[in-house]
Amino acid sequence: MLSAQRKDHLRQILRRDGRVVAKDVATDLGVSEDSIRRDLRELADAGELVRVYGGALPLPPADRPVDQRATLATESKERVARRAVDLIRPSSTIVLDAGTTTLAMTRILPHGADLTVITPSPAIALAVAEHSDTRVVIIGGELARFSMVTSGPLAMEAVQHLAADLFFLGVTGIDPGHGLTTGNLDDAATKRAISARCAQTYVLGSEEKIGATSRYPVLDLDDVSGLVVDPLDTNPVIDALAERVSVLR
Amino acid sequence: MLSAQRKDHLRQILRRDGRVVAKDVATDLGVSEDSIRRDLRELADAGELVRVYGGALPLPPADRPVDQRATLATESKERVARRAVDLIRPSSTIVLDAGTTTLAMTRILPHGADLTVITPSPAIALAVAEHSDTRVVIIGGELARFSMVTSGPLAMEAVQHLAADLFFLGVTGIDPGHGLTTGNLDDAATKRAISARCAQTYVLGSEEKIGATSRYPVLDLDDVSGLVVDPLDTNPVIDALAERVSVLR
DNA sequence: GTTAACCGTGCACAAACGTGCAACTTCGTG
DNA sequence: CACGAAGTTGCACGTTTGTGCACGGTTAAC
Repeated sequence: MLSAQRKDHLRQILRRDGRVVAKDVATDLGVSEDSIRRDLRELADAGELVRVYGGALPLPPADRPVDQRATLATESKERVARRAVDLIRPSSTIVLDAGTTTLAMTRILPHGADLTVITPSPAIALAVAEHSDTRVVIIGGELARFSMVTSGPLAMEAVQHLAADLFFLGVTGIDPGHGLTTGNLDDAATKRAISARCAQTYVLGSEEKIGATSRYPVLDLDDVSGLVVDPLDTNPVIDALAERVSVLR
Repeated sequence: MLSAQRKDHLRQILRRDGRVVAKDVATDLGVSEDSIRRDLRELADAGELVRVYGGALPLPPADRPVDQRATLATESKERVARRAVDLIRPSSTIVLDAGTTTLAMTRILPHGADLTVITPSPAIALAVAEHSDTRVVIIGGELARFSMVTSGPLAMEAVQHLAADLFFLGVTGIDPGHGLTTGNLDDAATKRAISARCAQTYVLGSEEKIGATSRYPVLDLDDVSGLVVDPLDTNPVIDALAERVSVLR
């Protein structure tokens, strides 16, 4: 095992789990804890993580380089993204909707997992291609300025030809009474069409969406496989939602 | 065992395993570690991999050719872009290929001209949507990592359903003898298919392309409506090209 | 306040490194 | 065919780098 490779491995664990436990990694890789500690120290010196007792944690947002901060999701969204990525099985085909939470997901997609990512968002497509080694397929169609995703008749037709295992759906409103809603009629239709072509649909529920309602209905809560929320979100609305749909935190 | 053969072998191992351990390869091939180290050093100098203690690793994503090309357009490219935009009539539908020259075009597209821009490049799509008020249509399909445009069977099918007035074609080689060439087979096919669906095709000829030849032929010079070049480019090859195709400068 | 886990440091050893050099091959030239 | 120039290869050398272990100090948890 090359030292540089070990560091890559540490970076990956940090992205995936949000933390690194020195002892576990040492046992895992079959090297001494000393080596892992040394690696962690060097990565900390390079400003890639913060050293803590027992292992390491990601940089707090304030310490990150500015170019990263510009596109950075909130910590809540990152936790939702991490929980969502956990649902992805190797060799599967997933659809990523547009949005900051899905953008956060693109940064922590597993490498070498033989994934195919389908998306109606050019921004997501570029991010996935940059950060991982998955196949990327773009759903063609007219680009809606409101949401920057392809929609309309061309997109609807393209969607009819696809099939996927998982759909990570982004909406702007998640409410026990009004269900899942978004701000654009065409988008709502596209989201519905995609959901119909996927075995499972999970809704990404970062904190500001919970309890909110937008103009156009997308789906009912019963129509989706589950709702992924921030494990640290204590909003009581989540409990109300849990009576209607499976909630993952 | 020839040095070139050894290097091929190293490239292959790197692709397969994601790493190269100098010692293992040396034992495997029955040559000294010195030779392997020398090869690795040369490959690293050529920018094909990164040298690390004990062997070598693939290039980090940020160093790959696609990103290198995403740099700012030169002044020459901007002059070509300006000349190309002059060809666009109001209320028309145009196809923009990927590339730095077309990216420069997106910044100077006329406002309020009722244009529709079709593109296989997510980066171009985003740029157009950001800088102008045209309708934007993305050609769906699998995203080729080499060029960051959609290509393959899905894209080919999508192309069959479109029709446009103007196609601004980007290639990597424009040569009087070899015609128009590019570095990827799938891309070449997509470009050909798009050209067939457009009333006119113009090739964007920024200075470094003139007289260059890439691996895969796209079209003959007679197959396009014209070649747009930098008005300040005095390369004599342009005169040779002018005998075969209409040159706009 | 005790205890166990974790830490940094110093150290010894091994592995990998670059460099210079000599032996060898290849190829062109006289 | 002889010759030398240029390139390649393996070896020897001293140096640098990575690794694991032992030690004593520090931290967190009960």
